[in-house]
Amino acid sequence: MGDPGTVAAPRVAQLRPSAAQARIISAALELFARNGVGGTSLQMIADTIGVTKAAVYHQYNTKDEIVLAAAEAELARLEAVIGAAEAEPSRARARKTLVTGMVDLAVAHRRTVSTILNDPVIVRFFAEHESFRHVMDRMSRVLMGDDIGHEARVSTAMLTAAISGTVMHPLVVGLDDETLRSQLQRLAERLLPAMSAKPERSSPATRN
Amino acid sequence: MGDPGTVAAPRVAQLRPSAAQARIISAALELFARNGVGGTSLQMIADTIGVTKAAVYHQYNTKDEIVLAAAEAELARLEAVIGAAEAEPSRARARKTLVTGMVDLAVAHRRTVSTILNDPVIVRFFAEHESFRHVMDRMSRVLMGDDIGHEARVSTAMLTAAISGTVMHPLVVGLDDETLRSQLQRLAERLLPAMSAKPERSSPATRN
DNA sequence: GTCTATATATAGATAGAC
DNA sequence: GTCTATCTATATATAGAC
Repeated sequence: MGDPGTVAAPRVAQLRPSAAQARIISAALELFARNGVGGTSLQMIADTIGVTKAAVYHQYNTKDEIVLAAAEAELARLEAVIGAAEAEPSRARARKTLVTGMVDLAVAHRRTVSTILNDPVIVRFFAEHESFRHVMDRMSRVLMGDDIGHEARVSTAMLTAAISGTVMHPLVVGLDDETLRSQLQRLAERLLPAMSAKPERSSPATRN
Repeated sequence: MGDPGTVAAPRVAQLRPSAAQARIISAALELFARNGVGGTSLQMIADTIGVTKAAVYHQYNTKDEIVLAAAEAELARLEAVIGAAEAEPSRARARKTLVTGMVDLAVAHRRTVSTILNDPVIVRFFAEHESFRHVMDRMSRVLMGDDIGHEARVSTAMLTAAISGTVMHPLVVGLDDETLRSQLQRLAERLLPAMSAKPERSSPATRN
């Protein structure tokens, strides 16, 4: 992991949003979570922050750009957690750091995280834009290592789906954050793929 | 479980759809999965099945009715699985039957299941309509028993979120159904809440 | 059960003043 | 950075003929 040569992780967001843009993104995220991306209009976003549609269009030229910016804002948080995990000295610690960070993130943003990750429009963005896929690849690598077998794939997919999906499940809406976080983390660790027998080594891993 | 006195489980669907209605529901489910409920118009549904909007409105008076019917159609499948699980003689077998059935269902309908269960519009329907909540309550009871503690709630929420969310995860799109099913079932069992110490009730048991 | 035609509202998006 | 005003397309929904 560590790879001390690497300094700055490639960022998803091109430019950090201005104050006006940040308000749009914040309103959009909340509305997307409540109505879905397709069910959210620019008029709704404008009304939420108390301006007209034209003011919103001054910040973003299309609705797609808003969706993209909102997805980037959410993913930036995940990217930071991944970066911290990659900096850990061992695979085991990297995985634990990542899972803890993902759980914390999901619990702290219960409404948005799950819907954003599952909305079909955003899922399409994820598939189309390389920068998104790159973040997901880094996450998978921390969790799975170089193991790309069936077992590792399914358990990684299940781990991410479980964390993001649980936090807004009707059964847990009444739970306080701390209880949810501790239970979620304990259970998430049960899903971790078995670590490949490969020993921790400092030499470059066998890559293909 | 069993409760031999109970004969017919209360159904979610009021009337079973006609042939024309079934085509609408089928097209709607596919479009909902691809575009979200809010991003799907009646025109899209009409185009998909090759009729005009007016023909669709002849079957359902509003878009909400279509959403409701589509959600009912999906939930009816889950209800059948729950019914089979409830008929099992022991809790352990009931749980295993339910998990197996849920996994089979999710894998067989990879696209629809996840999106339908996570779409914010449908989630709202679930919260508002008692018939939907009743099905979810039955599912929870089979999985958790009478234990409604934090641990059981989180693990149940996680189990359902994990199953439905994994099947359309980018990491598993390339996996064949049989591999996905076996891995998913194996991992799902790791999430099952610990069984409460309450003994197996010896009484009614064996059903038809 | 399906069609044409239409009513009304709102969607995404742009022009130009302040 | 925000506004009013407007364009075009499409949304949900209805009326009535076949």
